[in-house]
Amino acid sequence: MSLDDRKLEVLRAIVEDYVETQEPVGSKALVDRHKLGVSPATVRNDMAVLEEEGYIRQPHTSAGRVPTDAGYRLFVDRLTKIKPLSPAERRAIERFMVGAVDLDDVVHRTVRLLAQLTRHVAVVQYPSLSRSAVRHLELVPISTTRLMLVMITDTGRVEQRLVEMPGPLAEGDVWELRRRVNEKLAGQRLADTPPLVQTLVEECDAGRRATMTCLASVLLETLVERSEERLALAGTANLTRGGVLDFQGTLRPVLEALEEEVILLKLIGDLEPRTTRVLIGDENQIDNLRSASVVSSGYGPGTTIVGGLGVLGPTRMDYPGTIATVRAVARYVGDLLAQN
Amino acid sequence: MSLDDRKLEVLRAIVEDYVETQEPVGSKALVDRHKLGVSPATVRNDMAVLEEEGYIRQPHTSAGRVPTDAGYRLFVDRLTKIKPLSPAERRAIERFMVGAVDLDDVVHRTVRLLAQLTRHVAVVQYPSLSRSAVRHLELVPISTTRLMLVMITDTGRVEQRLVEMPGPLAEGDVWELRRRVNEKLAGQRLADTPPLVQTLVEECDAGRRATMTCLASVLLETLVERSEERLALAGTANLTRGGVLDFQGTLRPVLEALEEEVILLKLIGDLEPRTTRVLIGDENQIDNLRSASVVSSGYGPGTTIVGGLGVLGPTRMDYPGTIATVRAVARYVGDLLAQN
DNA sequence: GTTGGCACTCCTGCTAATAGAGTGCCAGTC
DNA sequence: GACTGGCACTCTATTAGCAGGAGTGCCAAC
Repeated sequence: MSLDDRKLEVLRAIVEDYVETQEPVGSKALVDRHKLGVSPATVRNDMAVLEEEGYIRQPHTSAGRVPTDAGYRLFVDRLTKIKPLSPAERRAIERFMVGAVDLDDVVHRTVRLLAQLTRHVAVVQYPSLSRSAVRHLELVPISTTRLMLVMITDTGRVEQRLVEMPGPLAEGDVWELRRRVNEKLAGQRLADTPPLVQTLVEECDAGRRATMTCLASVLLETLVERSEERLALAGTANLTRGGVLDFQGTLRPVLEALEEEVILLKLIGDLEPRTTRVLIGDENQIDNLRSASVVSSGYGPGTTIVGGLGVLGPTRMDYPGTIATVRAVARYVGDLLAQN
Repeated sequence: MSLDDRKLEVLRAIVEDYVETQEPVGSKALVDRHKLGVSPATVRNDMAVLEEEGYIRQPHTSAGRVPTDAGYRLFVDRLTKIKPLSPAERRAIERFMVGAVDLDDVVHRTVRLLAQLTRHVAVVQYPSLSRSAVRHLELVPISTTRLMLVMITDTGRVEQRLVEMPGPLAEGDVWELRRRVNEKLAGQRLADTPPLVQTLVEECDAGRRATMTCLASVLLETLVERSEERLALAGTANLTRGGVLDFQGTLRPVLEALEEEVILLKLIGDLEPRTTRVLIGDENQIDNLRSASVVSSGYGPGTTIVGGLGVLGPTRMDYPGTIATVRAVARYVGDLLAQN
């Protein structure tokens, strides 16, 4: 059974009204609010078909219809024209972001901005380590047998780590280590570094071998295993908009999910460049979030991606608006990073 | 009107029962559950007095009594013996914290641990900049006119900042700047640095003056103004325990408050060394949190304080247990920092 | 000072009745 | 064949009324 244009129009109307009013929408109300040019009875017939196809459902007999996840999906895929942001919104973004002093600040501002504009929970991933390149490695003597290793990446991120040395080091040793390490690794993408670290040890003369081995193992941890990604979160209070109606009665599972970095990373990870992804309801594969939708986008200078960002809200959300905002913010942040 | 011992005992019983059952407690239930050695009628008389004094109240006539904020206050001040942590809890703390690799990790583990043990929302303040000392300042050339300034403190915290130079710098210049800056500032408490930065500029010869001025202004920002404190948060899902009953129906105001760093800092800031502070209900002076209590404690190596930590929950919370846990965790983290 | 008794209040839960919204279906119309 | 108006039907939400119960305050007695 194919859906003709009018049925699609009915679906769109249902989604739009439901998103706005938060109440099941009936045939009469539909024809009143949208000029469909047909009678309620006709709409009812269309609704029956849409329901049979699984795009809408009735909470109970004799209630209006509510879109299903599949209905939202169809709406997003075929019925959504992304509206460009209003000039006011564009200005809001710029006003909000201008004056950011460092990476931390950029990320924090971005996440608050997203939460504020979309009125949903916002998540921003810090520029991922594995996709950045090493800008500089610094070794700072803390005591004679301890070094602080500081790595600075081209996205402005800084990681530090304490290194215990096997024996005491002289000032000159530190100098030499620093030179060698930077010579080999500076400018390299983190993902490419492990074999280089290996050669670093091999090229060492016996006298410095032990020290370098020690340093290398911490380097590897910092560079690779510790690609542990950082996240910023904002706007959790927005979950309470719409009362207890969204999220089937309790915020608990949602709040729990939001505390798991792994889950959040899954939600906004693995994105295609320059596209915005929408996960509706249990498409996100996470049990606690089956009544939530996620709109996410990768960001980075040019067409590369160094991280993801997105928002999470009830499946009953304003998709066109949210998509437009997420996309715009992602672009803006990308451009911002490109400038550095 | 003074409260004799039995009346205090009645108050204690009311608080304990109410915290446990979450329901107003009546005179009959009280004598059943606690061996007070008197009849319900007597308890009723005591209750009438306690109510008149403002320590308990009735949600409505013919309901049991509920403690007021003042009642909790009295309970905490005069009726609470801090129970030492069980060995199991002690072990839990150690097991949880062991293997923390850096400051970030310590803070994150601590905040999750606190949330898990107390079953409330936990907040941990990163070791405050202004109370730490400079361990090392590093200058990393990014381009000929740009430097990355990295500051490492004795609590392991690292701050970075980009500095735009007035003109191109040679390798030797950077070297010289680094030497001077560290000579002057390393080892100093951040709070004491501003005048030193000033002399740093003054001692400069004319050739380097402009550069140093530029660097100094960023230094001041980083060292002082940017004492902007960082925070970690965990356990927001715990707010939903106890259903909608706590927090008078909606989590909204609480979630909103938790997003404001300023508010959180106020809650866990300004603590006396080695003490645990309890703020009950609107004692915290924050409108959104009038139905919440905060138990907080300063932490740091020895008797100094480098930051605060604490938990936030409904006024109806297990004060003795929470206080004990917060105190124990604060001590543990302090000891951990002392080891470095 | 303490206690038992008793009338009173107010919440809670249950049932029944009503109003309203929305549907599905059918027969009629264009 | 598609659309429409009408109508019976179903289910929810709301309201009122009523009984049960918990808990109190007060009083008189110990």
